[in-house]
Amino acid sequence: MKTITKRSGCPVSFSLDFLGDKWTLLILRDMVLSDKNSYGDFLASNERIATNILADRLNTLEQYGFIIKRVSPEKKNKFLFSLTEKGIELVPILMELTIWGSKYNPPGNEKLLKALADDKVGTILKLQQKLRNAIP
Amino acid sequence: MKTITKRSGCPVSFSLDFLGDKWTLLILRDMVLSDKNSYGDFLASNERIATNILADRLNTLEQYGFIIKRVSPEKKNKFLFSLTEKGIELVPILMELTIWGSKYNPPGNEKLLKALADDKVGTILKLQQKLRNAIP
DNA sequence: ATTTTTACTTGCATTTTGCAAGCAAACAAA
DNA sequence: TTTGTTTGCTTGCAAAATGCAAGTAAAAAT
Repeated sequence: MKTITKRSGCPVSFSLDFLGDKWTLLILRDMVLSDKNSYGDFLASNERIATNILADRLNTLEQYGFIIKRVSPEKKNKFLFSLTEKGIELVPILMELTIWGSKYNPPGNEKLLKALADDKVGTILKLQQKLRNAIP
Repeated sequence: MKTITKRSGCPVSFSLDFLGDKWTLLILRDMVLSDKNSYGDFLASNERIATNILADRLNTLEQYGFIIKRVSPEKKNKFLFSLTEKGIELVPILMELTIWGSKYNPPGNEKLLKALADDKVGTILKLQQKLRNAIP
């Protein structure tokens, strides 16, 4: 049970109270862009998050309603994570981080970038639809 | 001279290498939304950043080309900070943090929210124009 | 029955943050 | 011209967060 303290009434500050660290948004990125959904999936990502940090962030994200954790139907020792509506609405933030990051560290994800350049709203909506369909 | 290590080639990860903490984007928010431009200005914000952290973040932001520091023309013991193009292009990220934060912690900045809802692209461009005019 | 998979937890070292006090150059007032 | 104020830091130390390696445990596969 981690307690996140609201530092002010500012919306940017409020968002950063939850998202302002080096790992949280990377977990969400994995769910949104790579359809990852388990502890092992997140652990395998290139940035090499530590096991204790991953467990902590997953707990916090669940606690504050960004994700839902359920037992895998096939394997009862495996858990599957999915995004809630609250988490799905972070997609635009992830997309802007993608656009800026690609510009200052090319090439980035060229296919996604092209889609965003061509139709940002539509691309975001499509990602969000996919994630909504994954809600159990 | 702080060294930021790139954790992977992913654009989201790259963005978070610089922006992934509780304070950096709040300083940029102050510059973008409140036209703040000095150490004292940033220190006065509601979230109460510590003096050493503020000095550290301003140094890092300058070092990596997000902001420029110059001596105030009137007072030679005062410094003025302005955003570079690299920093100005973070405005879309700040706007999405504003939108999400306002939704899950209302009311947020209602005037800005209305402007974004009405014309997101135009609102962002207008903010960016203003910041470009402030480049010395 | 034994090994593997999956998801953690624990202990400890290192790094970062937070807090309070101190410092120094430029400026303003007496 | 001295004295106090403004501005922007730096320093030292305590507390919290992170990172690393090893250990644990339930379920599944062999």
